[in-house]
Amino acid sequence: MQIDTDILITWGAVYKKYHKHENIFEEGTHPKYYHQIVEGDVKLYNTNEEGKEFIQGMFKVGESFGEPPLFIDEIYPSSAIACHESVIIRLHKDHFLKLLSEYPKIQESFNYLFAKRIYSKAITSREIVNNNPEHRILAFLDSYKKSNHLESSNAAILIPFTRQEIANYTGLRVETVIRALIKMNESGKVSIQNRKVYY
Amino acid sequence: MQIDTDILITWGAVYKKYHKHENIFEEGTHPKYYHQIVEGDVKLYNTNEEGKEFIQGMFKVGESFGEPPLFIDEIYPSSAIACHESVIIRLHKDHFLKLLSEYPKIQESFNYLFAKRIYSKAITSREIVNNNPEHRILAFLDSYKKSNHLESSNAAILIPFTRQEIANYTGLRVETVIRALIKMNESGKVSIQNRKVYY
DNA sequence: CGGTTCCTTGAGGATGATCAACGAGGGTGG
DNA sequence: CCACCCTCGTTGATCATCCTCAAGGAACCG
Repeated sequence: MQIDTDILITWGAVYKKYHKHENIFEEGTHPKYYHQIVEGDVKLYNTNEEGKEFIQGMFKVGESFGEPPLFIDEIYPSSAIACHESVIIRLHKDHFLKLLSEYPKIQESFNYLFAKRIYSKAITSREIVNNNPEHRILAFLDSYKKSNHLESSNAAILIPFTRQEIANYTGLRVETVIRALIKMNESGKVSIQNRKVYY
Repeated sequence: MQIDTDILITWGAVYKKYHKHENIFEEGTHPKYYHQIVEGDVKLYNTNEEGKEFIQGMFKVGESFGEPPLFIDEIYPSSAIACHESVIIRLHKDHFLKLLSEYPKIQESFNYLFAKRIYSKAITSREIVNNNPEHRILAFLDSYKKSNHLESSNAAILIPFTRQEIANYTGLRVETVIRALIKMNESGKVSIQNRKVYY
C-alpha cells in the first residue's frame, strides 16, 4: 500500500528517521501510527521463548506495514525493526482512520492489499506446514519472487537474504537451510554463485 | 463477514444446497461467486502431492469464505467442501464487485474482516513454525477459542474437532496429536472427557 | 590486518513420522 | 435386538530427519 505522501502530510503525517536495527514498534504494544516506508526497509518479526526469531514479513520502499491492528483495535502481534538506515512517514492512528473514511478509494486499495496478503499467506502456509525443508524454502523463494518481480517470471533473480534470514522465515535452522540449498543447487532448483542464491 | 441476505437476493444471489462432503469450489479454478453460509459449515483445505491434507480454515453459519481471490482476480489457492448438509447463498462475482462499490459500509466491513484474518494468521503462524507439537496445538486451540467464544475466556469449551482435523490444521500427524493431547491432559493444559477435548 | 558477519562441515541426539495393529463407539439394516 | 461396518481413537516399535553443538573458513569493512 502506498498513500500519496502529500495527502499524508496534509493530514498531519511526519517523517521519522530510524537507524539501522532501530526498533519501530514492539510486539504487544498498542499501535499509534500508520507507517509507510520512504527510504530503507523494515522487518516484521517475533522472537519466541527460546530466543528463536520468526520473520513475518519484509517491507521495502513505498510499502506500508503493521496496518491490520489499526483496523481492528488490537495490539501488535509482532515487532518492527529497520534493517538499514530508513525513513518512515507516519500518521497518527486517529487521523489515519479519519483519512480512510474520507477516501473510499484508499479504503478499496487496502481491501486489495489485504486480499493479496491473505492469498499469499495461504499459498505459503500450505507449503510451510509440510515439514520438508526444500518445500519450505521453495515456497519462500516463490513468494518473494512473486511479490517483487511480477514481470520476469523466467529469469533467475538474486535472493537478497542471508541463510539465517531464510531460516527465520521458514522456521528452519541455518544449517538445515545451507544443506538444503546445496542440494537444490546440485539438482538445479536454485543456482549458487559465490555464496549468492539465484532463483 | 455477513452481508444481509435480502441485499444479496436483490442483487441476484441464489441459494444452493450442498450435500455432506460435496465440493463447493476447487483449488486452481477461477472464482465465479461470493459465498456465504446460510446453514451448515465449510472447510477450506489443500491436499499436497502425498495426499496429506492441510486445513486453511473452517467456516460456519453466517460467515463468508473464499473471498480474497475475488478482490485480486486470482485463482483459488484451496478447495472448499461442505462438512455437513449445507445451504450457501452465492452471488455472481461481477454483481458482488458492483455491490461492493455501491456500499462503502460493506467495503469497510471487509477491511475489518481481512485485517482480523491477517492478525489471527500472524499469531498462529509464529507458533506453528515453532516445531513443537504442543505449541502448535495450543495455537490452534487459542485461535479457535478466540474466534468463537469471545466472552467466556475462562471457562473450558468443547473442541468440536477430531484429532485428524487438528492434525490437518497443525500439519502434524494424528498419532502425534493424540500423544501430545494425552500429555497436555496430564499436565492440565487441556481436559479430556470420554475422548472429547475441552480447552 | 583485526574484527564481524556469514557460511560451512561433521558427529550425535531428539523427536516426529511411519507402519501396523487393535479398540471403542455409533449408526444401520436385517 | 444384534451383527456388521465405519469412523475415530490408541498403542508400540522402528526409522528418517532435522536440530544441536562445536568448530573452523571465507568474505567484507573499517
